[in-house]
Amino acid sequence: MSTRERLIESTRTLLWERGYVATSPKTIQQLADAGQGSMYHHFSGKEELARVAIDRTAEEMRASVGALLSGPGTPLERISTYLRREREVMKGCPIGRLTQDPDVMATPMLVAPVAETLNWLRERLAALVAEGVADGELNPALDPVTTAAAIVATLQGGYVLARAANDPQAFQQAIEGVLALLGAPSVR
Amino acid sequence: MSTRERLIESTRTLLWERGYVATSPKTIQQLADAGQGSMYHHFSGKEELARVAIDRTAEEMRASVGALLSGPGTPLERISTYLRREREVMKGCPIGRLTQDPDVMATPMLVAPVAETLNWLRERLAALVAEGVADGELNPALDPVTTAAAIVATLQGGYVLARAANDPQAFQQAIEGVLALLGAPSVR
DNA sequence: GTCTATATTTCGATAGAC
DNA sequence: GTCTATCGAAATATAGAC
Repeated sequence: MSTRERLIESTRTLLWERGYVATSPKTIQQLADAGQGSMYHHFSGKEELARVAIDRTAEEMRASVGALLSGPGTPLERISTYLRREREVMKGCPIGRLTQDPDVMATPMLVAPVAETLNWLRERLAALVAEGVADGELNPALDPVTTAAAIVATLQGGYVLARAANDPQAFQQAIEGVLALLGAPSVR
Repeated sequence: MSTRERLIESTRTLLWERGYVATSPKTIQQLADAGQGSMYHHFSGKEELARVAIDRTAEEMRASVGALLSGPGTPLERISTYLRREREVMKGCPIGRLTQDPDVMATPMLVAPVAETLNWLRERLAALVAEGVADGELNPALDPVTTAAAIVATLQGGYVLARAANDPQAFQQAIEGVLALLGAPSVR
């Protein structure tokens, strides 16, 4: 892997684990096994590097989530599959976490990909909920937009609960909680 | 207000707005209009001051939320009242936000009050859900523990969505989404 | 492209006078 | 209790040699 690649991947790792404010250029360089000069040769600074890293994480997420949500099964089955898929629960959402970083929120170049990804996810789920309602699989009284917001919020908030409780199970409980409310069959 | 009080209140404000890693002693002192010496006279350092600030925020939250959840109305009405109460949505949850701070999570003294508060909230809501189920107000198929986790997660995740979208409405949508799933009457 | 040297600020705290 | 001085380390770059 090229030095440039290692810098990007190291940044992705650190943004996920520690966020933007708490990640220093020095730490990135050490993890990437790259010198000071290399980093500033390839990128104008911490901000640009973070933007490239966030963009890549956002793209990967859209690709993998998009595939699951467009996969086989009924709308509710696809939503369940997505919500129950394996995750590094204790690490949290690599995109959602950035909304709690003051320096990310203060930097338009960094918020943009975060906003786009989360909004995309809500829209994608709203479309699926609408489909489920049209098919008669979901309660016809459900509003697709608010229901989708609740689903995404449960995911994001599930990470918060898991970290607070220091137990991934808290995340799973939140997920099973919404799924039950949606009328999905229990897994046990 | 005493200097000590101003230091605590300033820290509470900054922890809420920027988190722990991104808050420096210097900033706290400036906001509190206190000198270096004052801060280190009243507290051993940033960590102890943060602990006192977090404890106070946690206590206030338990008091106000506890009052709402023990207030008048049926279980579902009380849950709705709590979820729909006025909030500084764009600032997020002063307690939940701390779970995304790497230095808070690495410091047992600081995680403890966060963990206790969020766990308390889940238990409190689980008891209310159980009550609603027993009364026949809520779907008897609902599991109190997972349902409560989903409710708290929706709250916490709603803040994430609102910040990402730069729009408090995203939070409201998530809230109305779960409430509809719970069978609460729509507000409009 | 990568390295070393240097620079400016800030961080988080200590020391000691008043 | 509060103030000023000082400290060693880290943050975030820039400069210029190789």
